[in-house]
Amino acid sequence: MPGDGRVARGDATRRLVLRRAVDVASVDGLEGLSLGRLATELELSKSGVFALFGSKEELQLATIDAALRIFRSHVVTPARAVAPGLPRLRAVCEKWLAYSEQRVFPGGCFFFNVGAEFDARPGRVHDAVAAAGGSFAAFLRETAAEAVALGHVEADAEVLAFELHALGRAANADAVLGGGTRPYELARRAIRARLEAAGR
Amino acid sequence: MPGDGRVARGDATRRLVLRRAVDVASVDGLEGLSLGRLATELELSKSGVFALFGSKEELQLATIDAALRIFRSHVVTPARAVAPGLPRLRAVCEKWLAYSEQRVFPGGCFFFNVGAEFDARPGRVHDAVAAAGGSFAAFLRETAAEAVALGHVEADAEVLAFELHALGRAANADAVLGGGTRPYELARRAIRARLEAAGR
DNA sequence: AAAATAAACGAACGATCGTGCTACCTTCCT
DNA sequence: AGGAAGGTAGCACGATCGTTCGTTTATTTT
Repeated sequence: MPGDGRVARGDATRRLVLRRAVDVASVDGLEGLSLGRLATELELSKSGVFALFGSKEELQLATIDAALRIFRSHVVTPARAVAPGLPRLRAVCEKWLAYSEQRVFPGGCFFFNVGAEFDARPGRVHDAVAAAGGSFAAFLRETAAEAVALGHVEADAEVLAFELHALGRAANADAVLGGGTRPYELARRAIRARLEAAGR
Repeated sequence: MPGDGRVARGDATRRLVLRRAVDVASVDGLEGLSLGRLATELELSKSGVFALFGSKEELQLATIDAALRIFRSHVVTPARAVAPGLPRLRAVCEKWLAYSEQRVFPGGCFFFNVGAEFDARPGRVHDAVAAAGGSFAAFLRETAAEAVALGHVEADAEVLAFELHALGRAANADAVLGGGTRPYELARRAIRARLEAAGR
């Protein structure tokens, strides 16, 4: 197999580390990430892991980026494959709830956790987290706006998107903290009622 | 002034430490709390602070307790003073939003942050955080149920309480992470619409 | 084949973490 | 008055943190 050389091996290790890093961070936060812990769990040397990223902050930023890719592949991309308007709006809500409920990240929604962790701290990590969260909120807003523009629902698109986002995050928070699937049921009922009431 | 002795001084120092601890924890989390940092900032000895609580976990539990008292005094107690039913339901929502918006804790809602921090970790701190969050959720549910029972609103009380709680927490999350007061405006609009639509 | 490049390691650094132990000093109790 | 008790400080411990440095190993290039 050609190309199985230095660069390929480096990228493979990087992916290995990042896959573990997103799982660890979803439970213990981006500060709970430690070079030594990652190295031990993956049976690598601490300095080797460090050299891959150059600093802890770079590791945190790379972890956010990796998590964003996973999030998109589970929520945004599947939703984009659905017809615009109300169908896509329903799809993004359902995909998001499934993404949280199935624990794509063991600690629940990655961005919910790290968003709460870095919300009040300045720095590049905060900015990256805010940008990631903001980009999904924007997608949700656009999707809602499309549904309104197509006449599928009647509502203020910005408020509607805010409500749907709020319900999903609350379900994630309650379910991860308290256990059980009841919060997802409540969220689904609320979302269904909200979209039926606004629909025609 | 009699009684200004050992016990009184100990309690005073304890309160001093805890007041700082809740502020620190609301920004940097309960793990970000460190004995050394508290001691330095308050110009106490690290071992002195340590001796006050006996362990870091006890400090974390005491911090949760202190934050809970502050939360209750800003949200639950004022809401209880309002007439049961829809008025009280409106009051608890508004008091909660004001509590977040006015940054009673510098990092926004204390329990939102530490809830996200400890949601997926086992232990006594997790249990205390879950209990605190659960008790407010129960209060909200009871308040909504009262409003339903009194005929002030027509809805499933459990779903309604879940929705209102979700809107408040989403406003807190978005505002602290992204800045600005727009999230609070969106939440207030959604809450008003939700309670008017259900009211008669 | 030799030189250059990059991944990964091992050891050590200074700092900080939570936690003990000891001593001092003030207050309380008898 | 004197001993007990509690708040507080000082010091040291083992562990872990992020980081730096020099070396080894394996691939790529010349």
